[in-house]
Amino acid sequence: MATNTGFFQKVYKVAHQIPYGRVTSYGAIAEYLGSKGSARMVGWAMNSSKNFPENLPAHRVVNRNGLLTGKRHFGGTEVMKQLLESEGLIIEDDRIVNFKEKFWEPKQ
DNA sequence: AACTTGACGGTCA
DNA sequence: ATGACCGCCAAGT
Repeated sequence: MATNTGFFQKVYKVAHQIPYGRVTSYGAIAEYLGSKGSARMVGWAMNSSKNFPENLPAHRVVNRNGLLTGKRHFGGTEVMKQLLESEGLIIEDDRIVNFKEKFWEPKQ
């Protein structure tokens, strides 16, 4: 499967552009792609990230609340948290406290 | 081929 | 402020 359906490739490209120590939301990526409502697809694409290079910083993508909703997909529950904290982010109760500060949008 | 689920988000009640 | 429903598109069953 070439996976050139479009969405996956776009999501992959955007996610890969997320700089170190920064995070974004599924909705932001979806909106950037032009499909605001397809935020779920962004998450789906991440799930399929197994087909993508390991360079895909899926741990830097959280929901619009800054909540680590996809932590359970990282093979553990604290893996994602540890990764983000390691990048200078403050995680409290699975939520990024300084999410607003560290937020990064693909438009940049 | 059809129905259900899924890393979300926004609006309505 | 909290809860429920709908929309979006693709994949799994």
